[in-house]
Amino acid sequence: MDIQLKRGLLDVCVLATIKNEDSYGYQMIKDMKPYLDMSESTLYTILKRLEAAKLLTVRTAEHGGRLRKYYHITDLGLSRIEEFKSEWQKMVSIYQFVTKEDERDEQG
Amino acid sequence: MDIQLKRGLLDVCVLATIKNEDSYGYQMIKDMKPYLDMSESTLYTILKRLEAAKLLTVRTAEHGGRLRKYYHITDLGLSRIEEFKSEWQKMVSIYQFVTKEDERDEQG
DNA sequence: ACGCAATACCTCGTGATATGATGTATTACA
DNA sequence: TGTAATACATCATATCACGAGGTATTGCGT
Repeated sequence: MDIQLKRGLLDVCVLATIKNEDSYGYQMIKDMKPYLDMSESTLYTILKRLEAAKLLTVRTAEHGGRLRKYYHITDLGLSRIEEFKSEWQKMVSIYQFVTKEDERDEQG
Repeated sequence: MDIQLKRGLLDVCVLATIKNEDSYGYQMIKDMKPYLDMSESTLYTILKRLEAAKLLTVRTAEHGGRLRKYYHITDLGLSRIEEFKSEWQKMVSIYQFVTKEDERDEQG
């Protein structure tokens, strides 16, 4: 998928992944894979940024002798998703502008 | 509109603007305005990039004593728009992933 | 004649950010 | 014993949108 197109979805996709249940980096990558392929370095960078912006909080937990950092979405994070939903309408209108056929001699 | 979300649309929106008729920078900004607000520095940067990538060609013409650079979309440019159309499907599926409600106790 | 808006182009520096390369450390399994 | 999987992290690099600022002309009001 085109990198530029991806950019607008990365943050919000990460937030959506933990919307219903807290999760950790390694798992999130697997969950997003069918929709959006994200490298580890990209995800951890994003998680840092979202945490700094208070869109999510983090807690560390041990699991099978291994460290895991569980991320939890905040109210601010949830409202960020809502913002995305309303911006989507603009996206759709731009999509229509881009795919609009020339009216002169097209039929459909 | 969110900058990151915008990024994926800028190039393709510029191409769409000249799809049916050649145009020049100053006019293109006005045409895109209702859909996407783009600054002059952004547009001229993009036009240079699209020309280098052979997605459009340019010809200079005088109009009322003023110089204008008219841009014309190439076949490669048209196929770039077609690419965008197919990538849009992926966008929609990600949108659905992001806006999907928790199935536990929602009714919609 | 003068000033200002509009037209029409351009460059440069900056900040944001996605990603590959690379590193650390543990567990699971063949 | 070694390799894959799990799980985190940093750094350098490349791309790119955009504000600030610049040049030059036309058009219009006063």
